[in-house]
Amino acid sequence: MNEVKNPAGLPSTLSFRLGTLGSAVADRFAARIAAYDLKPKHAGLLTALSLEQVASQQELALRLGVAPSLVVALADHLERLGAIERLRDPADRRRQVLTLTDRGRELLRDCTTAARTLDEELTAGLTAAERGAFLRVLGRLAADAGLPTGD
Amino acid sequence: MNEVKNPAGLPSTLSFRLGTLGSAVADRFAARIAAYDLKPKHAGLLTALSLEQVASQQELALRLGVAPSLVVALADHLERLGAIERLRDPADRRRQVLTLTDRGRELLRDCTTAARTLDEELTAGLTAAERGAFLRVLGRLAADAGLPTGD
DNA sequence: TATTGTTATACTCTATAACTATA
DNA sequence: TATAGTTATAGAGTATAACAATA
Repeated sequence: MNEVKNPAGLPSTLSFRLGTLGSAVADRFAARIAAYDLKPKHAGLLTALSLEQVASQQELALRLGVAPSLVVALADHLERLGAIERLRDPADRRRQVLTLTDRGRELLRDCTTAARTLDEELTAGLTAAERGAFLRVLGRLAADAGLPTGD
Repeated sequence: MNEVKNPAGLPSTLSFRLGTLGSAVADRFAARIAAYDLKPKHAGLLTALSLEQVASQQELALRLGVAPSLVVALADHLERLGAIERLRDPADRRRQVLTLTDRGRELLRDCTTAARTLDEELTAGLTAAERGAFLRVLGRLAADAGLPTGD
C-alpha cells in the first residue's frame, strides 16, 4: 500500500526550476565574463550606472540590494580596470559620484554580447515564437519582483 | 550628441533575467523553508533521494554537483532532523546508503507546498495559459541543462 | 548629531586536501 | 593500491560594525 505520492514533486514547480536553472545560467555567464576580469556583480553595477547616468555609492547599494561596503570593493575593482570614474560631488563632498567611462561602456557591451551568445545556446531547441514569449514573461516576472528589465 | 546606446542592454537578455530572477526566487524559497530548518541544498538532496530511492553519498555528490564533503554535512543535518537514515551497504561496508524516512517525505512535501505557494505569488499576474507555457519551456531548458525536472 | 564612504572583522558557503576504514 | 566517507583547512563572497570626513 503505497503512500500517495506528490502528484508532482518539487522539480515540477516553477520556483525550483527557476532557482536551479538561474544558478546554472549565472555560473555559465560568470565563466564567460571572467575573461574580462569581471564578475556578475560588476556587470550589475555597470548596468545600473548605464541606466542611471550617475549615482552615489549609497544609491547603488540600495539599487543592487547589497551592503555599501560591497559597493566600495566593486567600485575599487572597476576603477582599477578603468571602467568607471569616481568624482566628488562638489555640492556634498561626502558623496562619490560614479560615472561610466568609454572603457566601461565597452566592457558592458562585451558582457551583453556574452549573454546574447549564451542565450542562443540555451534556446537552441526553441522556436522563435516560444523564445520570444518566454523572454517576455520572464521580463514581466522580473519587473514584478522589482528587478531591472531594460524596458 | 548621444552615443548610440546598446539597442537593448544586458537586462534585456534571457541569461541576465534568468540569473537575477532565479537568485531572487531562490532567496525567497530559502526564507520559507528556513522554518523547517532546511536550506535549498537540503531540499535538493531530499529530492534526489525521492527520485532515486537509494543512493550512496558519492553518487549524490555527483548528482547534485557538489563536493562529497558537502554531502556529509548535508546528510549529517538531515539525519539529525530524522529526515534520512544512513545504512551501511552490507556488500561494501565502505558505502553509506541514504534512504528517506517518513519524516523526510513529510519535510519534502512541506518544501513542495512552500514552492507552490511561491509559484502562485510569482505568477499572479499571468493567465493560466501563459503560466503553463512558461513552466513547460522552463522545464525544457532545465532538462537541456541536465537538471532534474520531475518528468 | 546624522550621513557617506571606508576599513576591519566575522560569518556563510563550499571546495581541496589529508586521513580512516574498508576493499 | 584504490575507493567511500570523514575531518581539517582554506578560500570566496558578503555582511556587520567601527571609523573618518563632511554636513
